[in-house]
Amino acid sequence: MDKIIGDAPGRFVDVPPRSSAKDVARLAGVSTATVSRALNLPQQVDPETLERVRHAIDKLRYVPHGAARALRSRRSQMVGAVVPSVDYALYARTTSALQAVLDAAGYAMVLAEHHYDLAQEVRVTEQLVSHGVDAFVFVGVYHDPALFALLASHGKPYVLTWGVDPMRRHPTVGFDNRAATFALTRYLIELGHRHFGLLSAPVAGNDRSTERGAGMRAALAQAGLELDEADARYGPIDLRAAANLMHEILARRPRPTAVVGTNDIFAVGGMLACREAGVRIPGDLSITGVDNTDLGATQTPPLTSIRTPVVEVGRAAGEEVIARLEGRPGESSRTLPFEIVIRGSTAPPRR
Amino acid sequence: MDKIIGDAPGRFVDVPPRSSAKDVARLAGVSTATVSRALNLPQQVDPETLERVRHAIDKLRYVPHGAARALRSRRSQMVGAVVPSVDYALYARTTSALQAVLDAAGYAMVLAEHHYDLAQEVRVTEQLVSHGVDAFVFVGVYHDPALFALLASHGKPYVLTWGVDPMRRHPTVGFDNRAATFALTRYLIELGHRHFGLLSAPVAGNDRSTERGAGMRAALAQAGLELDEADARYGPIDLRAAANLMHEILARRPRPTAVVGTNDIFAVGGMLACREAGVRIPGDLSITGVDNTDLGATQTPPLTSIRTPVVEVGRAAGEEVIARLEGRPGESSRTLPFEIVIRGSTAPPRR
DNA sequence: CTATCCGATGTATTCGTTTACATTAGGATC
DNA sequence: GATCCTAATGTAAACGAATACATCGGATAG
Repeated sequence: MDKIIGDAPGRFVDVPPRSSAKDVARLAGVSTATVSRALNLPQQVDPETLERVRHAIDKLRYVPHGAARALRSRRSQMVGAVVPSVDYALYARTTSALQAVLDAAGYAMVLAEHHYDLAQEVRVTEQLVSHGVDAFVFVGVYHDPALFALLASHGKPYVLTWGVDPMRRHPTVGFDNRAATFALTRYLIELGHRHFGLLSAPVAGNDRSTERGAGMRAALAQAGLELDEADARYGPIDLRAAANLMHEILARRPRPTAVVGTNDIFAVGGMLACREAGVRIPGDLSITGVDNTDLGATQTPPLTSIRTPVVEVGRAAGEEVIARLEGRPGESSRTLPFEIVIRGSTAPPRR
Repeated sequence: MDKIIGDAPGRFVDVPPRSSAKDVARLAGVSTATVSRALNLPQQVDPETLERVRHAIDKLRYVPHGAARALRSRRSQMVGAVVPSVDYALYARTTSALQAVLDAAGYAMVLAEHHYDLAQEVRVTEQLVSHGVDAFVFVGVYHDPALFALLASHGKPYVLTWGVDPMRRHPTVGFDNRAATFALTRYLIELGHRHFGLLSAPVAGNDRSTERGAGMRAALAQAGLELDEADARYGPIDLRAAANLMHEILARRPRPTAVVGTNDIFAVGGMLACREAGVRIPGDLSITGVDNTDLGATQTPPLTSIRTPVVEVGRAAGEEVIARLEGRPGESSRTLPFEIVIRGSTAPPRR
């Protein structure tokens, strides 16, 4: 019977030393090398011996010491996920899918956030490197060059997500953010809109919002239109902040008849402002988001948006990073399809 | 100049060996012991020496080897966060706040999900133990006894969150889920409601939904009322699933005049069903959620809910777990206040 | 002036695995 | 029956930092 001395619940001061491979070896009557092989290369050990070792492991409740293993084998079985923020529900969904894939393959996921600060991203990544993480998944295609230098100098595999790398210089799993807003804007143009507004995250260091803005401008240009920068607003990904920016757009004269949000938070924030200002959607104004969140889909009227394959991205990124860790080549780049979801927040402009 | 040989972007086959404390020691003209002290006990080393060591560290881009450090010092500086799912936005917010606190104190956060399966929770926790995690934060108060046995036998400190431990047997940072729905239900009773419905997550192994259901029943009992189990529905935390359950409740005759959701997802799912069925809120039916999400707050009408202090819980849990890791006592239990947020989804019943 | 102490540093062991290499026994080959 | 191979296992040396203990000046106390 283990004797456990705790000075308070949830805290233990003196604990029986955890059993080591040596203990298992002694009980099973083999060497520690055989214990190690039983764990890592079971097909190389005699079935009968294997059985004895496994029995000893169970009996002693032996749990291998990850740090020792990592030190000697130079692999920690940990993957770092570096995201802007799990607070944005969509990154959380990607992260969750990634976690499931990693977990199934025996990897643990270490999570770090950088809150849209690319220098902070380098710092947290260095933290994770020092914690021994084997490989990385990042959100976004654009990063501080120091990040890639760090990864290269430590030989850490990585995968970028949520975008496509135009130069194909890095392995990327994502979707075409520019094409997404391009499609939405085209649709709005076809409905007859000619005067547009934009609600966006700051573009500095954020390739998702940069690309989404660029897609909108490209569609306008194709139709001989242009976005007046006075009709564009940039701010944090936050409902209330977005609503406040939208009030500024609503005050413009003439007022845009269609507003594109670079994600559903901006669009819904915009809808809130419209409600507050008595502007009717879609009668007075059409509005669109990106990412097709529940938040947008449940509004009155429901939000026209783009379904981005965020879960698939997480899953595929997990597969790619595992492939690289296990020496398999992996695909250099995967671009997943999105889908336009037309709902009630868009209509032809009032004539 | 480092020579880096990569066979493909994002993957490196041969990399210059990373520099070790020995390299730093040589360059600085000291022993490895001094390098170690410069890093961990800087006040014990001569300022001038310290400067030389730091310079060498920068020059060699030395990053300490976490596994080696963990092996020898028996501390990995990693904390495990074991949550049901980051897909539920509120757990993500707690996790994010926790992450920020841990990061600021130099700890990395390892994230694992168990998808509301308590046996799975034990398994992933064991995984994290074997990866060397020093301490844990869990969501919920009720867990498999095997979980606590595992933690005890490895002497790992932990903190439970998102609830209160009635027996005060475990350190807990959270809020009173029962009191939350009690308050809402009382409010509905005061409005004049007498016939209630419930939309809840399955209660097995989920103390949050268990307590939230119990709070509602307690308020009813206090008013001499009772919840007819035929007016209660249980299902996954998912908008569409909740809407389908709500349709069943709407089909009941007589139909409840007020429905309590155990969180905002259930409540908003319920609102969707009402829209589909042409049932007016709050005219025909009042509905309430818990957790005060953006999702609920932006509905038409906006959802009456309870603001649970999920961010504060994450922050406080981080502080508690760090205190325990650093040998400070920490408070045994912290119960944070919630706040009822009355909006347009509730009104007196039609007479 | 000597004994004592203290701050700064070095020496050498240790943490618990993995793994290169050595060893052994038995079977196949000629 | 000697030789070679192979499968199964053991032996022992890493991996890279933390740390107990030893050492060495120089300051302080008596």
